[in-house]
Amino acid sequence: MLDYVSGEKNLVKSLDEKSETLPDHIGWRLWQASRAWQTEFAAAMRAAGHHWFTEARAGLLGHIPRGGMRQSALIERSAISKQAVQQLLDGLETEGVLQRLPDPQDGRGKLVRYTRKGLDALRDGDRIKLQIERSYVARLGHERFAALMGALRSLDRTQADALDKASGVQDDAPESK
Amino acid sequence: MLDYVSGEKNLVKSLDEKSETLPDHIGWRLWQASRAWQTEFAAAMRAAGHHWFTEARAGLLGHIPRGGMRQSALIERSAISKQAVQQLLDGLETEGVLQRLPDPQDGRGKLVRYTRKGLDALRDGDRIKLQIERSYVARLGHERFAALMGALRSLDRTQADALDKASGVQDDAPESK
DNA sequence: ACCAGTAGTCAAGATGCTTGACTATGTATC
DNA sequence: GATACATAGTCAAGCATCTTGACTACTGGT
Repeated sequence: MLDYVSGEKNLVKSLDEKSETLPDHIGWRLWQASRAWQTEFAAAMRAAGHHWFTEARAGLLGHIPRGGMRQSALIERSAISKQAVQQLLDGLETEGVLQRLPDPQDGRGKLVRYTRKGLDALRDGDRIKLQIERSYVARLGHERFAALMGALRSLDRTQADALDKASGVQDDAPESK
Repeated sequence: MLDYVSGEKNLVKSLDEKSETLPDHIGWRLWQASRAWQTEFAAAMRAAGHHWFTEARAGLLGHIPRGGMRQSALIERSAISKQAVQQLLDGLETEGVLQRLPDPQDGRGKLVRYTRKGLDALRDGDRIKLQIERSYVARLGHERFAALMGALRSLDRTQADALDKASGVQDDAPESK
């Protein structure tokens, strides 16, 4: 499977110089770390029997609290179009993970609720998250892991401010799209 | 089976009570931070005139050093199928960002090289990366930013070991390879 | 009753990835 | 050389995800 390593002398020679190093900036590192986590988590979820689990669906489910929520609120919270939300919900409903019920308070609205199957998946997801987190702590140590989480939380907290400033000062993104 | 339907009032109540708790685990934070960075970077690149720039293409370009490389090496390095790599390369070649030349050392192979347009984009990309990084440092402080980068690098460095262990010891997930 | 705004749906299409099947070339073996 | 297998790349089809545009149904203010 890894036999192609033996042919690397040709590769090195064919380039002007030896290969440059991979990127090492914050965006690349965040991307790689995020992908590694998601890949590991999705694999564990599917191994736990949740074959419907995909990363896109996970992204949406992450916005839905256990008590359920209005579909419109979900659309507002997630960063994607309402049609994309709907299609993801359609799939999750077909899989039996979620249910959509009419909102008794508003004839236009729908309430999104977890089914038992969905709640079971959430429970397994929590367990897997803790497992992965433990491995991260083992690799970094408690202190550095806490520093990592703290830094990421700080970035998230200051993100809204940064966006406000950007939309207030710049004019490259008119909101009337 | 549908017993949860009977608890409609509970649902409404739980919505009113603002039980909304967004996730706060390492995977979620990494995902949000990564998405925020990519969105900001892609927007800046397109604002700089590189309208062909997308996040998928960026992910591929990140693996291609300035001196170019064998297409087969790129396939090996990126985590996606050779057909996906090819389609991305097709698009980038059509956009004039890259060029594919026959490998003089191997009649089967192709060399992927940047055009001037591609090198210009890399240069702008480096500038934008530094800008974003500066804003991150401003939001976190030098020390916490360095800690963040260090932790992400450590995770990346220990990732290979973790995967080796997983594939060598466990036999859990027979996921289509 | 009217009408503007909101919630959700339907339809069509673009992008980014997948697997399967294929051609062309290199390499090892006899 | 001939043969057989491996490697590099391409072509085709399909699926998942996300987009925009057009639409229906309902709400609330006047």
